[in-house]
Amino acid sequence: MKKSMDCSVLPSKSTEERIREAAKRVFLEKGFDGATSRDIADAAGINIALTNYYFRSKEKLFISIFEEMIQLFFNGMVDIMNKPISLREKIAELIRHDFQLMKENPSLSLFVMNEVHRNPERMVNSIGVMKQIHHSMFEEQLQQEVKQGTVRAINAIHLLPMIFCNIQFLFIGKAMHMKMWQMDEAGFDKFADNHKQLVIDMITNYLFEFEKV
Amino acid sequence: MKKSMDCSVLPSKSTEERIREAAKRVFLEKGFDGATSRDIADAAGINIALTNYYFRSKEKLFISIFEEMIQLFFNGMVDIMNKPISLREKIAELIRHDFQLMKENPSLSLFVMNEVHRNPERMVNSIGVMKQIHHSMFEEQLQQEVKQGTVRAINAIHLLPMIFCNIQFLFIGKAMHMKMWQMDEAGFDKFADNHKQLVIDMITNYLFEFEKV
DNA sequence: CAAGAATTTAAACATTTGTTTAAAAAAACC
DNA sequence: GGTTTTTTTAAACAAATGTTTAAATTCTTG
Repeated sequence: MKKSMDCSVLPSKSTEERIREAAKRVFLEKGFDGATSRDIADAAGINIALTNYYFRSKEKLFISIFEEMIQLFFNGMVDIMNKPISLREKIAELIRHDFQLMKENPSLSLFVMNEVHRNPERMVNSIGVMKQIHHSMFEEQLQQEVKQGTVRAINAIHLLPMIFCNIQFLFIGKAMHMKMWQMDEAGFDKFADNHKQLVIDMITNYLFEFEKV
Repeated sequence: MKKSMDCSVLPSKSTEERIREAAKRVFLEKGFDGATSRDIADAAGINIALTNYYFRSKEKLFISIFEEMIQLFFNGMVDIMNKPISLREKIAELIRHDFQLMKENPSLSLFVMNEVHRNPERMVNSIGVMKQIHHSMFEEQLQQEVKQGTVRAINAIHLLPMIFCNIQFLFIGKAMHMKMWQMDEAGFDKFADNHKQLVIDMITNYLFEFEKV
């Protein structure tokens, strides 16, 4: 049942990995309901029985991909939240990171939102990642600077959506925005890039430039 | 084929309307791919053949619902954009309207984003609504106030996403936010309501309170 | 009321879907 | 090299899905 245990040789791109990569592409594009086992097999260029040979079921394969996407979605974010840098720089970096993540995975956010909406129980397995957000240094750093008067009084639960909504909304609605403003891919890229800087300006402006007491 | 043409009596809730209402609920909750004809028939409490008797196909029924949702999504927005009120008040009203719309239709935004992403061609039939946004008074009012120096220099294509992303992102990610911050429905309502006011403050602050030349 | 039209129903239809089987091919092992 | 194990394949499976049929029921209308 198990494949070779010899770890001294680099495992040439295995069938399992090719299935994962194809499944990632297809699930991200079409969602769990819209993707068929045959879609994934075709995208991977393998026989349809192999998906179940390696992953036992479409559901199990999906969960494996979904959890990888949840990690991708949150891990970089948490890393930055724990960095020993000023709040101002931290927020700018969070936005820049989110932009880069969305640029490299344009349908990631829509995929996550959608699948969590359809089946919230799927997130229970990924509760650890979310705990990390609660236990990060972000909220206490924020409240510390609030106390010092260097930042406007606000809670992390309100600030974090403010930070992430702008970029993610752009990509969640990428198809709609492109239709609405008649942009092609290059046009959207330029638009999104400009928007990123505006958003950093707006949020830092709001947070740090205010009538201090 | 046609039902009674007598318009003098109010048409008791017709089967067609019951199907539409059920389809609306099911499609909004599960999307086109996730919803089955039998789901809709069950939700409407009617025989499964009736959906095709009245709408010819699942696709045609969906398109009918989708276009209604596009109208719901954009119409109120366009109305406010054309109101003869100050930009400051207009933006606040747009956000309040968006909040009310999302509160009454929590999965509307995710539904629209998702279905447009899956099949952008579906929006071509709804191009009229989007043209209305271009031809609204919003951009010219904005640029007029920019010229007067009462508002920060920005284009509508950047400002509009800024206005709508905050509230919509909250509801697009409602399930995720509820899991992440361990909120129940009532908790989320209160959270969203607080957030609305913060967002109005942030955006108007950014736009109108700046180092004027 | 009776004839015709519209609506509703149960059943069936052909495809598609996720999954399994059993045999073939390839790889690993002694 | 021959045996065993692992991987891959074609074919089939049952269940689900969108759709249609044809009969039954209800409504309309003269």
